[in-house]
Amino acid sequence: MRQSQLFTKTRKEAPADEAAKNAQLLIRAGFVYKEMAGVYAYLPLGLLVLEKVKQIVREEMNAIGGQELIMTSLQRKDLWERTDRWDDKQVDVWFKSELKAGGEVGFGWSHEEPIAEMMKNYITSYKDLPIYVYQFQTKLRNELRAKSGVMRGREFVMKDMYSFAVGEDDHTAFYNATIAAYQRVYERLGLGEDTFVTFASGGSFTQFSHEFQTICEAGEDSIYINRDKNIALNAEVYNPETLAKLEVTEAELTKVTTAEVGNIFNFGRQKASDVGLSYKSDSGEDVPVWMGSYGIGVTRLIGVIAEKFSDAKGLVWPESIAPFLVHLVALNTDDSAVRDYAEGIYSELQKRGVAVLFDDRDLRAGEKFADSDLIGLPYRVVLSKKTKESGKFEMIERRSGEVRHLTEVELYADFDNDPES
RNA sequence: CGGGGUGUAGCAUAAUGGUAGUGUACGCGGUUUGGGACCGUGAGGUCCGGGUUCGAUUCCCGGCUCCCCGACCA
Repeated sequence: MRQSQLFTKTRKEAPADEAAKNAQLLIRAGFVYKEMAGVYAYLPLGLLVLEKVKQIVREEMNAIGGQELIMTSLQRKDLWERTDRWDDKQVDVWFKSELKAGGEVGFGWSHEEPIAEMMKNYITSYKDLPIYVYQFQTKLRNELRAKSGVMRGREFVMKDMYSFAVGEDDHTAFYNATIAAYQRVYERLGLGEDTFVTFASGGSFTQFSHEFQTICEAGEDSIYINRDKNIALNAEVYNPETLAKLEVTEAELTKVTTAEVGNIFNFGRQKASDVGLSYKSDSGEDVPVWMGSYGIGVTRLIGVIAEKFSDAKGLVWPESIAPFLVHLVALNTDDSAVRDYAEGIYSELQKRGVAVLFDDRDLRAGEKFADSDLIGLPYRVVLSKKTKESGKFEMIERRSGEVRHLTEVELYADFDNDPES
């Protein structure tokens, strides 16, 4: 991609109506546009990141047997009335509207009820199970107070997966497989070290649910952790009983501020029972399905990553989700020989399949470097009259600032070996 | 939803009961060219609705907006 053609350009100053670092940086660097509080559009750079995060999640969900589908944004009132979750007193984040033809619809803030209802069409026998399905959906929630940039929005992308199983063993096996899959997702996003499977207040069926909490100052949650024992519990369940159950003492735990990046619920057979989703067992009985639901906040993750991986100069994307691997910055482009040389390297990198953003704009060096720092691609390769004459490129790693001087051959070898490119 | 604040040009900010200023970004001309350079020049603005007033961007009332704290987050 040529930066001269790229829609959007960067901004020097942070917007006055954003206090959150993630929103300030993402807006300044041109990744997102704020439509209103808690509602952000994803621009070309932001969309590349969003799709890369989705792809990682997709691969890990597929790996444990998940099948992707997509449910609807408009939802039926009657489904939610059945489980007493239509009333605003029960669920205070509903967006609702009326059909011209009469009747009310809700905008999906969750898809538990609709997907369970849909499954009645497809689950009739134990032979139909198990089923593991997931989607990436834009959830709509009428938050009383959107905040923290993209971390708590009224409109956000979530991956939600639902499992439908015959017996407790299969159900539990999948639940545990999902925990492992989630950990691989956070690992691949570079958050593995700081993300904890956390005991949290339970759903309707179990004493605890499991949250995935990432240490992040901008987060809203407090959890207690012990890295050695690999134990974490949410402050909401921090009490003597829980500590005893988890076999930790107060003294062994450290309190940290975190953002919830995933949450999984074990519904047991309760949910299916509530909505009337059952299958015929091999002995001919009608049995409620074992269900679980599993969420990952995709756009929130982008916010968390922007918060954690950034410095005074801008964003610092992990390779796994950077919009491009390399920022090819050409200086002295008024010199046609240098320009030709830079164009040559750009097309060679493209030919080799390296994801590269080529700053071919006719600007001063300072401006280009400032933009490059702000956008935060993992590697910057500088081309100039100087590097052309020396035959060596300057390659700077964004994260560490480490500078290497490479020959053209060494440069290509470096990216050829990089699995991400 | 309770409390506090906010709203001026694309963006960031200043000032004011009587012609609204600066920076940046933008257009044009020129000098520059390895860390957001400079000179000249040009275009561009007071959230919405009422009220007070000869006159309101400024004061008053109402609304909306955005930010922060709290509550909420199944």
